[in-house]
Amino acid sequence: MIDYPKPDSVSIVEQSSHLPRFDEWAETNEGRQPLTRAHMVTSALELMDETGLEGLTMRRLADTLGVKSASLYWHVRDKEELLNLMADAICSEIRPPEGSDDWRQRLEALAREYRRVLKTHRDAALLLATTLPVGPYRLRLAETHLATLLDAGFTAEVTARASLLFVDYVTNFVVEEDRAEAIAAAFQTDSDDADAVSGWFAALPVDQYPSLVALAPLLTNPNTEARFEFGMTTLLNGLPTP
Amino acid sequence: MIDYPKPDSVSIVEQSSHLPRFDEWAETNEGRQPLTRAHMVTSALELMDETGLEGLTMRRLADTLGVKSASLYWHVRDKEELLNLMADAICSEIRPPEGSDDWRQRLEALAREYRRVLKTHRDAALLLATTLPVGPYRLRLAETHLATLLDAGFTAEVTARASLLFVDYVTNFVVEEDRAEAIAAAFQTDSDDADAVSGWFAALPVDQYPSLVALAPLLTNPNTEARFEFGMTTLLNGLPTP
DNA sequence: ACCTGAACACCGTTCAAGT
DNA sequence: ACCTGAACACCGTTCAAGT
Repeated sequence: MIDYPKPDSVSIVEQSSHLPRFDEWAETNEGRQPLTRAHMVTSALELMDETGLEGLTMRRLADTLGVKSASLYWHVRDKEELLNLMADAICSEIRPPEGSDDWRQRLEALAREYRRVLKTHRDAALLLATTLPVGPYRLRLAETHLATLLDAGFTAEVTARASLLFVDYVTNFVVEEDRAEAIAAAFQTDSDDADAVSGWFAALPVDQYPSLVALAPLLTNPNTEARFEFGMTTLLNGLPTP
Repeated sequence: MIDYPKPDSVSIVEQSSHLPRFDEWAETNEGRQPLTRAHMVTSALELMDETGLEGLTMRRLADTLGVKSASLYWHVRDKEELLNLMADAICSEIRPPEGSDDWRQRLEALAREYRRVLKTHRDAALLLATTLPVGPYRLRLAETHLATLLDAGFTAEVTARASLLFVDYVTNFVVEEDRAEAIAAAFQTDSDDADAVSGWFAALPVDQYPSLVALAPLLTNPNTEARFEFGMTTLLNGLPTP
């Protein structure tokens, strides 16, 4: 059912494998050069920036490319493959920060960089969260994490678990962060922009949800930066000593 | 755009608000009693058990209820509301474990219970992850978490952050857990059931991904129970002292 | 080699109309 | 009060056919 690509086909964003050449039909095609996978992926990312992941549609993508939707399936097996390529393209922007030889600082820097990249495209975090970690650049990220932890002297088992925990934390944090922003934006249209969501929590019945009511502003009004660091610190502090 | 229910409408799974009564048409309707929200929600959960969240469709749900899809919209504003009701119905199964007066043990027990409930329906974790925490039972869960942390002596700020971190951890853990199971099941059809996914990682180019290759079995072959506990312990250990 | 036309089998939702 | 018919505006994907 689920398509786990074979290892040798770890997909590259570049050209499709059967060398695309200008042939007898090229001159018939005149001005329009044929679609490439790379072009498809960049256009798909632009479209996602405008419409969000749920608005990214094979048909709409075809339109922006001046092509019929059926054509996309010559370049890509299905939508899932396209999404994988997009996810990998996003991860290709990650510049693994070198520097400190403290493993902790290396991990923190890597997490911040990963989060930064997740913020460069609308719904990037959601895309990464709903897509499988295949693709060379995503694998690179995982590799870097693992290597850092192994270097630090953690056991193989702790390394594997900590790495999964850590990457998932960042991804899901940004997913929630994005969602909160979207909700806030939706509310901001009417009334003053005092936090309407926190108002919603504050208006719950106090006798049933005393803590929820009391902490309403803290639960919603974000200070995202600090919250992100809090989670990261908690995770790193909680690890067994290497 | 996004519909945050007004606080006074915190939705109850029970009846719709305008008292449903047998009236002059009741006898015309003979055997079939009218749909109720409660019935819709239980049927929707059953359907999700069979087809997964992505197979849960307003049209299919209508079919299993012996009704046309348009009818559902008399009972429910839209699909999102139905999903919220389902999420809340699932959370209503949570029996907050009492007992220990150690906050840490209380939190651990609560997390295990929450995870247990997430496992009682296919894709429950995914549903909870993609749905907003409105609905009385979900709010109860949050309230319990917050109260426990406040009781333990954490500051309001740490309580808020730790609670979000903790609930999200459990939910997302189970999402990944479910996904891994689905993938494994998809692979299991062919070949022996030796872990094909770990084989995929193991077959990556060693020179590029040495750690990934070395840790392949640990990254995929789960021992989910232990991994869940590892993450929980890490989070709890990492918290500042109350 | 690459693209189109046309279809298939679906979606969520609305709304006038029925009972 | 509750349900249906019929439509609207979409989806992803396939496949024979065109150039």
